[in-house]
Amino acid sequence: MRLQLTPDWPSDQDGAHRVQERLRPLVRNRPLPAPPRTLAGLDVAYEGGHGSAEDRVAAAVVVLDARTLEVVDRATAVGTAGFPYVPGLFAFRELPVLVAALEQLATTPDLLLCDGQGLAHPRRFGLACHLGVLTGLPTLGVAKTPLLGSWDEPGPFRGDSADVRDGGEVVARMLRTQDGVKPVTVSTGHLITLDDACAQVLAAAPRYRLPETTLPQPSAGGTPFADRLCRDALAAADRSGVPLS
DNA sequence: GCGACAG
DNA sequence: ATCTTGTCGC
Repeated sequence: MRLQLTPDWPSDQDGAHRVQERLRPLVRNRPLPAPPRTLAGLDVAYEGGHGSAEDRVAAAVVVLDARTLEVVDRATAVGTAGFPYVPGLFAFRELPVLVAALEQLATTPDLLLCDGQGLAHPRRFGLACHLGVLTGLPTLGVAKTPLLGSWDEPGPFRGDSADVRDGGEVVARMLRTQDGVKPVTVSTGHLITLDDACAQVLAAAPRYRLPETTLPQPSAGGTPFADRLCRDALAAADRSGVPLS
């Protein structure tokens, strides 16, 4: 798929805030038009990883058949973060390399599962919203920890959930994807509802806490996960001295 | 003012 | 994110 970063890509925090404020009104939330046939899981690995703009990054995209969760496509890209880590602006570190990886894809996924927040963001425009606007595809955010908001403890079983509220508004849902595990934070990105987002995350995580695409464990049964892929891409780039973009 | 803060 | 041993629990 052919993609393009916005022309006014920011170089500082004020510029980044302006980009978020400008793009936020473009987000649309509605039910998915049809059950997605393919899901793409996205992840980024860091080297250095201390939050500086110079950190080396590698992105991986794994596209799965939504029904069988089998891999149908994959892509990776390496580069430099180019932006320091600031809570609320972390999309500016990951978007360039994620877009580069998405461009390598032979197929166009029906839904993008992003590692981080969507709506549950100080300016209501987390990574998942941003990537949705850039791609025009349905997106959702699955985060391992919330960025903001308050909620009640969800029930103990898989599928139990509790709304996350911030400023009187429901911005996410704490969702238990397996019995007894710590809940994940699910929020809408673009072209999806919170109900649909939670249903998709639950369906994509039949075995572990995180979706099959984002599992931070070595592939147990030969299933490649985005996290594993991008680490390998970073290591391969180091070995051959590939120039950073 | 103080603390918290996706990856 | 990343650095990392042992350890608690099913």
